[in-house]
Amino acid sequence: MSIDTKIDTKTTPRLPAELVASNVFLLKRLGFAAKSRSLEVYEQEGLNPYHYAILALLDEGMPETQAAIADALGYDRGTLVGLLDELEEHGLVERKRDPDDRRRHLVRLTGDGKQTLGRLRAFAQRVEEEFLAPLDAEQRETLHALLLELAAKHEPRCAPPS
Amino acid sequence: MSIDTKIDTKTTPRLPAELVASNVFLLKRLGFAAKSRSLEVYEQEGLNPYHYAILALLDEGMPETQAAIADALGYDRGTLVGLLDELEEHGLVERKRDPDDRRRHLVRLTGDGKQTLGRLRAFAQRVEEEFLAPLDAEQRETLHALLLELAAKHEPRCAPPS
DNA sequence: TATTGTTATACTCTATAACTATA
DNA sequence: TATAGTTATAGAGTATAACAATA
Repeated sequence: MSIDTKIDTKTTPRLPAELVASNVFLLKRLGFAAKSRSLEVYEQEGLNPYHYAILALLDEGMPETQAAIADALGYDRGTLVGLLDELEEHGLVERKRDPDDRRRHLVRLTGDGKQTLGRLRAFAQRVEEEFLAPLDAEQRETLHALLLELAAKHEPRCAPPS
Repeated sequence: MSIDTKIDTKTTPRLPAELVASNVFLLKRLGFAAKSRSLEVYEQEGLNPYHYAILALLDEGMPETQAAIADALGYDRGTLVGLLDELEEHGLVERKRDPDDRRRHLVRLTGDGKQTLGRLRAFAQRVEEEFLAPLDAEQRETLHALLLELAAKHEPRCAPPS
């Protein structure tokens, strides 16, 4: 072993090669970094990525029940209550009883909610652009196709509507 | 809107299309799934992926100080204390005072530690194989190259020793 | 005065299970 | 009896800062 390599490894603390060689390890680290960066950005609106996911879901169709929202996004139902409370405080969603089944709440976007969703979409694009900056358009497509294949197995909610 | 599409979206709760279209979103979800699965598997040895990373680092070279370990792996120094306590209780590592600087602890693998590291490597390979099952060897290489490019920016510790 | 390892603290996240009101 | 939403609680995970020993 030469002195040079010794100095290199001393000055630049480096992760073990066997970890860097692992796709699973890199996915964990990058996923964590992505989450952390997303939280930071959405906080400008006093919101977080979970709020964004809820607004995006509501924007896709008709009012949903809380159970349907939780199932679609993979959230715990107890957690969802708090997230909806926050969205309601901001005036971004409304809850009203389902007249057909008074146990249920129907949740829908307000006008303010739709506007805020637009801003959150811009945030999402900014994070996407910033995080994927090292890759060109073709590489991003390749990555997306590979991640989708993995997600089909590990996140069935991502599967296309058969 | 046809009745058929309505039924589809009702029966299969699905994530909003704009989220599924996002690389950042998929990285977050897959990273979380990978972490969760890893924790599950390493628990068979009463350990976790953080322990594995420490053992792998120690196996690469000479004894390291706790600060060097924390910096290399990106762990908080306070957190590392607890992890090393656990490894020491299992008899997998030893701490001894650095005679040159009695503030420091030099940490090194024991024989048992080396053996256990071998088993953890097998676990890691099993998780890798299971998690990446949907991809063939070439796709895994492609994915790895792309993730490495992202990691160079977001996880500098992954960078090759220039 | 600064640094190493340690400890204590508090804050976040998550999971669970009770509780209510309706069915 | 079962379900939708709510609330409370405890557990793990993480970050912060105070602390003792040593430099």
